[in-house]
Amino acid sequence: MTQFTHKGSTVFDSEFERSLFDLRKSKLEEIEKLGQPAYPNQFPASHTVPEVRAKWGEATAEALEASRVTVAVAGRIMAIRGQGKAGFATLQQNGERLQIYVRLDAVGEQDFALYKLLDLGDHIGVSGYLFRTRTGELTIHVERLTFLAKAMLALPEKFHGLADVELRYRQRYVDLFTNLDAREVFVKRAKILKALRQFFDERGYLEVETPMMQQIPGGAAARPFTTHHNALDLDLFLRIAPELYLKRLVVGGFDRVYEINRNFRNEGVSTQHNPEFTMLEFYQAYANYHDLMTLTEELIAFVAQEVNGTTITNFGGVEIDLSKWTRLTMREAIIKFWPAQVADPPSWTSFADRQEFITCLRNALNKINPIVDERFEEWVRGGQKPDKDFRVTEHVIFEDSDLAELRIALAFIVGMMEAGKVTLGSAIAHLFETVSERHLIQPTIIYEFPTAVSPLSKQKPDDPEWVERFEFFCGGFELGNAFSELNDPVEQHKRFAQQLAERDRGDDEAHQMDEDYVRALAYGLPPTAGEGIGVDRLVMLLTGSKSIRDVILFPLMRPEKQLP
RNA sequence: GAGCUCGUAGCUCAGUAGGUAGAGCAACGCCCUUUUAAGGCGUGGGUCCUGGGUUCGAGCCCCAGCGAGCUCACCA
Repeated sequence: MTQFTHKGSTVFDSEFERSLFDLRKSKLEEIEKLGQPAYPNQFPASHTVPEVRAKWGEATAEALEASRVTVAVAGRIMAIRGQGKAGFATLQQNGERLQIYVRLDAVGEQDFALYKLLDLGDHIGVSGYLFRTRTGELTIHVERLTFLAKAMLALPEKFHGLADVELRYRQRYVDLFTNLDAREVFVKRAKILKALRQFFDERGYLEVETPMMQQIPGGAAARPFTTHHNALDLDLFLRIAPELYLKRLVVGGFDRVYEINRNFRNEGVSTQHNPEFTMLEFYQAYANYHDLMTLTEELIAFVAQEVNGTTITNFGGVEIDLSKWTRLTMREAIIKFWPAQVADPPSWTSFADRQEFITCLRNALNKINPIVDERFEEWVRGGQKPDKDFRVTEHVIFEDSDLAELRIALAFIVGMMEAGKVTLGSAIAHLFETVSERHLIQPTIIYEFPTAVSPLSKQKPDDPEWVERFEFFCGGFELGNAFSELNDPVEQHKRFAQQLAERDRGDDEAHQMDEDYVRALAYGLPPTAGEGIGVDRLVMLLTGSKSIRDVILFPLMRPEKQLP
């Protein structure tokens, strides 16, 4: 404890805090002199604050006076108001508040001396009887006061709470008891997890846990984190997805499995990405992607109803009805959201012909801006990413920034294709993301994906260039991804080999070869459909949180200070 | 990784035209036995994110760095 007060300690931010800490320590000594331990180890409460509110929240002053209800309650002091030889304080417990009234002639000299030594943030226990004040507030008329623990640091400003976003994330423990809205998000998050489990448990799915440390990080296109096992002298990767293990379990005879756990992807952070995030994945034998579309619609509506009591959620000022879904193929979605007033969309046949697709996009580029720009052309030919000057210039030229974005994206796609750096399939997927994704505010299922970007999905029987896969979107971002699982070991081996070729071309997120997974398939995977849902994003949607960091208790932050 | 914005007391925020820093809450002392963003009187509290530069003089202007938010990129 003495270490705390040394200068240079990381605990204190200032001289103010250090002196406050010392002051609180001397108050603790005073409290001990009153016969109360500084750090007692229990308090026998008769009710929690929420229980008191639930039971007597509506009781009238007369009823309380007649029955003289006695309670013992513990909580943290969130407001304290002296009143000479009496005083009020507000206790908070489990996110709810209850006022207490302490007066000298009711508690006696000793307990009143204790009351005077209390500070904001302290934990206390009280016993007494319920009554209503003149203004009608339910209050405990305290008869005995028990000290429980001291706050040695100053609480944030009581009216605004902790407002600094950075501090809220870094010191979530303060955020949670000062901003009850923040607390509510995480209570709701727990309810969402519970509802998800209920949904799958009721349908005969088995909850399982598969390795987070993997030797071959597979099941998604992402860069992994690396780690090392000392005793085995083995490099390992934190998983980017549980997918390949869950399908091994289906091979093993668990027809319906689900896992809710963390994935780790070594990528940037944004309002929709945190390097570690929670993923729900589930697999169902004897089903295909159409079955999962229906299941997904039921699941999302069910969870919303369980958690919010309604399927309507408000996100970014827009009302989203999670019971009303639209289904579009990827190709339909590109054409639907294409700015047709400016240029013709890609023709249907161009989706199957690389050269025709390039020609279509070239034509569109020329219509969007017929002015020849040397730098632009050079850039298109090179298939390079835009530099900042270029982007800024584009924004000046185009009044409509969406069009400017579209032009850049088209140029990038055309450039990459002409340079032979990208397949037709991934160009189409890229075009979809550029043109359509931001418009998918209301619940939408996008199905039929290019085979080239779906190394683990089963092809459409009548068209091997496309797979039985869908993603679903709400609020303008992707929530989940599902497909009929590829269960032909020969085809799977071929796809992995193609991914290896992509890797050789410089795509370090292309899938790696997993021989054991192919072997598992060789034992026979029944026809199976599987799906992954980003739980954090689902929580965002159902709590109206615009940033993923608002639904993750301790989001990743850069270190605040240089560590010695 | 890029652009924009922000960083002032423990917290929430002002800070004019470049003239050496303020309020409320919190803290400390006193008064107050039904208050509730209690109130009244008084007191203390600052590396103005860090380091340079311009200037007679910088919280303010310039450069670099650190941290954060948003947007984009990466990425589902």
